[in-house]
Amino acid sequence: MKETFYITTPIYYPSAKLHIGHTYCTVATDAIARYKRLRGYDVMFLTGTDEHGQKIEEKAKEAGVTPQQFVDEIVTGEGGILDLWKLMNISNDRFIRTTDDYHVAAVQKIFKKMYDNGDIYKGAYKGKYCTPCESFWTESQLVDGKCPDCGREVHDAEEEAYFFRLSKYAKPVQELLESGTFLEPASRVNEMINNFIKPGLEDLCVSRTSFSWGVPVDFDPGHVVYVWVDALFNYATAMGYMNDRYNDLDKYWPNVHHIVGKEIVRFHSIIWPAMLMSVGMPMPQKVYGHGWLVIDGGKMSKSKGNVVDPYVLAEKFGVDALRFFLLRTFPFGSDGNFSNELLINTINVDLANSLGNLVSRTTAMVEKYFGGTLPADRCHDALDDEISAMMKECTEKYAGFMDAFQPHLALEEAFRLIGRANKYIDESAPWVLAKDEANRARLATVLYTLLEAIRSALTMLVPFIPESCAKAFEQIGADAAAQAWEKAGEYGVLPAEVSVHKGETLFPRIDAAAMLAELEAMQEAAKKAALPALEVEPLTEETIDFDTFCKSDLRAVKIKNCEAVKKSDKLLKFTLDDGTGTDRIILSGIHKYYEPDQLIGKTAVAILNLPPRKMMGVESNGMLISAVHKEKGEEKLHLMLIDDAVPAGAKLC
RNA sequence: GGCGGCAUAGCUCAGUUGGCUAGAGCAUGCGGUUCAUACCCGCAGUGUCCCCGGUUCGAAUCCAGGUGCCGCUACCA
Repeated sequence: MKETFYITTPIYYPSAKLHIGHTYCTVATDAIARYKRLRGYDVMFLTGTDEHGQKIEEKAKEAGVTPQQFVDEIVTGEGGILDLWKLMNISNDRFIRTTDDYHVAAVQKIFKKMYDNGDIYKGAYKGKYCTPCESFWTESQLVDGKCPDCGREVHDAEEEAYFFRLSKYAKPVQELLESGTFLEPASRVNEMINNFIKPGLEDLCVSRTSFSWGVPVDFDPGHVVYVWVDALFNYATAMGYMNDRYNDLDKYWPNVHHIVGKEIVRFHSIIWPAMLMSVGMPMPQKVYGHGWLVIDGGKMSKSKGNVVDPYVLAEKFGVDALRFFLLRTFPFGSDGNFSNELLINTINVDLANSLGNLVSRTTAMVEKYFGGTLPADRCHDALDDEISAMMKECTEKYAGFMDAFQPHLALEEAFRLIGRANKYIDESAPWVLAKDEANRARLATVLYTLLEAIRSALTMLVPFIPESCAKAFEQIGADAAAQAWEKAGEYGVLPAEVSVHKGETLFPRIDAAAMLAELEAMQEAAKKAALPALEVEPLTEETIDFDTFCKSDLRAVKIKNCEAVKKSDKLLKFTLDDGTGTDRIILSGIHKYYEPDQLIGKTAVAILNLPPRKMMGVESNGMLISAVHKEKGEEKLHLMLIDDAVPAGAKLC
């Protein structure tokens, strides 16, 4: 029986269109999956979408559709995620959506199972509660300390919630991480242990009542299963764990390989193993955390307006060229600096000049000198042995790198061979041989050796640029048998009297200057469209009565002193004269916008009758009023400063 | 602030457990070639290995301190 190989991408969150980073991860996983198939493994390649949660619920509400309609559009709609993977030629065997019936039912069983074995227990979740909205918020979700939905007061509250005993598994998880190859690259192991395990793992809140778009806890109405159990278990339910939809768990588990971005390494290397231990499943083989594509050293983000759209690049450069670029250029384990220049340069140098031109000049010579079909007579020399030895060496090293999830190093081997072949043409100068009929056998041998080197290189490239390789194989006269991996490092596989078919140009050279200008114009336009020049928060529709307003004690205050709060990046501590004669201390998180010196002596506006609140150990008595808006997506803040003629304590009404 | 990562040629990066004049690709300059997609081949460079100490016969590599960039995370009433 064939050996199995199960590989996964993360399931992506369809709250917006996917960008080049998602494409990078999926293309890399696809290349590895294709390589393993080429090597004869029984491969299972899974990708999918994680469709539940509050954010989707909100986005759907904004769009005026149901959450299911919302995700359906992004996942299955035109230009959606399925279309993107189809376009990128992704060879996944399965696609799981966490809204699939079988997954939902399975998650309920899993949750129950962990509850029954005591690893999930009911406890209290502490947070900020907004009564009118019936919503819990975390401290960081609050907007100016108020409910982000309605802007009203929130208060400390407790809510029933289910917790997973993550703490119980701290030791075995640490042992798993330290044991060797489970988590790669190795540098991530320290990060996980120092950052999360050593400070102590806390039990994990695995249910919510603050939103309903999720898998209901079937034995406790009102609770929905939170992302951890719901999303992570997709890797198992998609193989049939706790459901009858599929039946492949025994076959593919535990030879599982999770390819994930570095931002979710923590979930996959700590929480996921702990939950698997809880349900008694064996550990996956490997979690590989790849790097990010960054732009000018920084993260891609919508607010920066530098999100790269894979559709645009695929259309401009071709799917294979894009796939190739992503995996050829960036070391898989670390971040890579994306730029259009680099993309164009890589396509021109590797694909057009080195590979495309090699195929083109070789097939052209076979046609020119032999009418397209080589004669069988041969005349070998040492140079041919060198090429054939290199075919063997490069394919072997390539395999080692692919097995170690190092696609960029594997590709280097393919291009070492291609470079050697180009040099071989110079060394053997076929155009000189062609001048003398006596050299016919030698000339045919040279061209045959070239075709063999190309065949070998193409076999290595198939997982990366499948479409182009199919065309190129056809051009050099390689049939299916000649494309087999087992033949990749062998010399003498093509028939002696091989026929070539010089076809269309595989990779046209790109006019870099023109293309860059075009892309820049497009990105500039997209950026402008995406980011309004000026944004202010929509007006609150709800009215308040006059009495409510009058309860707010707004006063003019003089800033007597202002200093940064120690150990805080954002907080400034204000000492204020509020007219009472007693100094008032107010903290405000505006250090990003002001230095203390700028504000001392100014007259500001504060609301004084808010309950005191401690931040960073200092008590704040009130809030300074600021004006906020957004420019090009960037938050701007102006502290309200009024005429210094206004005395301290003057009432604003 | 806490934790972590990174810093090497103009650019993107390699440099394994400390060891010969610090490397590759791209870009640049010069030469060659004409089969080919203005392509290919050869040659030539250039470095304060972020800074400052220390360990050592010897440090890009190890240790202490500093600077800069990046990420995660905490406090923005």
